[in-house]
Amino acid sequence: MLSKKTKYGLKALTFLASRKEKEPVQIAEIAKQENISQKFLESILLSLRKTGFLGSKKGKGGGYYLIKDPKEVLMTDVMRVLEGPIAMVPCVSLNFYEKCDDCPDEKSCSVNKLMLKVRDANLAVYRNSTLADLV
Amino acid sequence: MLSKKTKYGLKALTFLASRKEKEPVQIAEIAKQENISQKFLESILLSLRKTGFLGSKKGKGGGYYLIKDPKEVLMTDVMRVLEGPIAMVPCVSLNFYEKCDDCPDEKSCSVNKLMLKVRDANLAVYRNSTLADLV
DNA sequence: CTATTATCCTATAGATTTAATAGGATATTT
DNA sequence: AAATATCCTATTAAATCTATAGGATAATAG
Repeated sequence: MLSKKTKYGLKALTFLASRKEKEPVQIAEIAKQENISQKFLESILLSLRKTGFLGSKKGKGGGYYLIKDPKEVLMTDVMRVLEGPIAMVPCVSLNFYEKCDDCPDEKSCSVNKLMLKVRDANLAVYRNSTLADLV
Repeated sequence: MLSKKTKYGLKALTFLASRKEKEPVQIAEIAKQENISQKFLESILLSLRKTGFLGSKKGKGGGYYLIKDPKEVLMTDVMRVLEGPIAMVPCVSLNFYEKCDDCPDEKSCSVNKLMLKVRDANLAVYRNSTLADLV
């Protein structure tokens, strides 16, 4: 299941991308338009800023704005920041690989086998999607 | 992230599928071979029996066995029973559809748009995989 | 018939993760 | 100096997942 954090993050990014103007948008406005708890959204936008997707400005007229062109924002990167690993098990993860402690041999593991296919399928989708495609 | 329930369930199913003999296998043996908590596995096998994947026999010489030929067991069905909906959001789910309460219009929702693609990609994998492919 | 074996079933405890809130600090503009 | 809006950490609340407990039921063996 997609977490609310990811859902809200995607909605906020899309909201910002849909604005032609480059002016900062306040958290309060995004929260209201997208039906999101403002405080929760605040923490999400903060993490998107710290990971280089958003810029921010304080004080009156401040808010958040996209740093890159939506066409340049890959969903693989967005999803990894918001939702975490794209793989459903660590043993097939490209960026967060970890050996399963219960599994003696990955090559002969049925779960590994299936989840490898799932990972590839998901990666294909995310790699072919940019923020611009969501607007 | 894949739940342990699903992981263990898949391993147990594969274990049973890999046995040529049709004789029942005891929970204890599967648990030991696959490094799974026996009691937890017990509840998982129970649900797989109730959903028609496994048969069981009580008493000495009892245990669980596959009902269908592994080639006939589709991963879509297995995953839905073990992990739940394949879709990451209810609004793109085929079997568990539900409207998002915060979203006024699905057609213009960016999350819906992206998750529809993800669902299709995952479905394609699961529909093309049977239990026999995991052995 | 009785002892043994193994599943059946419900309930619950424990652990982890997710979602949301609180409250003040910091920086910017007017 | 006042108002505005992000920044940041901590904490609470809720939900979900994982695991365990303990007895009931049914089948087999002797």
